[in-house]
Amino acid sequence: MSTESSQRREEILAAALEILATHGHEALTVRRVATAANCSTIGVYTWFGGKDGLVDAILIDGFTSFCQALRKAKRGRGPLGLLMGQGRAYRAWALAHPTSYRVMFMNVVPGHTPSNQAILAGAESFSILRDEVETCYLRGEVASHDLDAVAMTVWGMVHGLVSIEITSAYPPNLADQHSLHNRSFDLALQACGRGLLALDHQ
Amino acid sequence: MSTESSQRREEILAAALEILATHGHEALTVRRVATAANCSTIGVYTWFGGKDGLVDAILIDGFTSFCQALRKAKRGRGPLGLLMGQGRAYRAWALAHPTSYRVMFMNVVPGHTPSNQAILAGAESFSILRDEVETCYLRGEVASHDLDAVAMTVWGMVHGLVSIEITSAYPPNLADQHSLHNRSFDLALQACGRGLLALDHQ
DNA sequence: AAGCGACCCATAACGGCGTTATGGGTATAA
DNA sequence: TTATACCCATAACGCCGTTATGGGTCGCTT
Repeated sequence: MSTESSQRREEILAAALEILATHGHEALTVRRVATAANCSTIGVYTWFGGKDGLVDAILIDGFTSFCQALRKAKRGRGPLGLLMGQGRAYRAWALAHPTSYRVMFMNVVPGHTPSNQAILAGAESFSILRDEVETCYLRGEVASHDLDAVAMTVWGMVHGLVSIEITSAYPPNLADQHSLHNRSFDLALQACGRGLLALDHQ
Repeated sequence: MSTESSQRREEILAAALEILATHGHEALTVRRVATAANCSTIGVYTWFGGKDGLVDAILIDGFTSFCQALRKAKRGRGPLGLLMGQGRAYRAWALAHPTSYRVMFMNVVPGHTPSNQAILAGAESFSILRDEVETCYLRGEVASHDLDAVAMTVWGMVHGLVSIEITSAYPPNLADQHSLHNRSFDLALQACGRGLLALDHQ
């Protein structure tokens, strides 16, 4: 395997990303990707070492795009404005790339466990949030010294709501779903922000 | 297929639950379950109609246990005490039954889409939370009329943190993981509770 | 120029998966 | 006794991820 990226490798990865985006992770089979990339299944093994490697490449590609979106997030109003802005950017990215989100954050590819490199790429997105929390803390907008726990709280809330939204079939009417999830997400950000401001100091 | 539950059916379901609990959803194959239940693969098709039906039965079994745990939750202190108690009960159940939780709430079984009956069983657990929110609202402990959004906020936060905790490999040290997730969950409940109390009225 | 590796890749196969066609039992009812 | 359900085992089908085999094509060495 050559060090510089090969054209064939890019073709396969592009085919995989397209299949994932348009047909979901269940359609992401080695045979189908290979066919879409005009080669045999062996190509996936030559350039990615197997399906795990291909999924890893998808993860890294996804986290790169995701981190960019977080960094470009617009600042919201009021205290914790940056954090709120990142929360909205998080959701916007997830709704724009639901099939990638499921692979990246919901572990939906059956046998796959991320490689160290993929885990590192994922950790970077968490550290963006973590840095943001620290900035807010230094501004006196967070009433807890436990910044890891604060970051995890925000992350968990946003991830929970987004993953429910992506998965959910409730309420059955699509417009109602959209409305409920919009209201819930705003309410959650607002309540969480207020709560983090108003916590008992410890 | 007879209407009353057959002994064979119970054996198969018990075998499936045991395999799921001890080896996770990846080990939940029709052949393996059938072998563990001392029958051929056909048994699963006779009594459950296929793997989907078996997973549905697992879901219903899981939601029954989960709802019981939510109903038996001990009331926490202070305002929103019932809600906080249910949040803790939610997490405790999930940590005690992580493989079931992944099947029930994280859609990890590849081709499976829940039947209407399974969806109904799941909706019941949400309605327990929703009722609790309404009670808190009537006590003046929630500063928003949008009770659906409040319930979804609480659900999303708890689900997000729990699913991260169940999946996560970070931080690498197990004791640190435990500690961080404990702190995060407490902080999140506290912050969310404060925030819901202190929201702008609308 | 000839020979030799190293690399890329297609064909075909293996074992495992969910599922099903076939057919053999068994138990109840006419 | 015969008929009719129902339950179930064997064996197969078409998927899946993976790999053994072998052919072709470069670039380097002698």
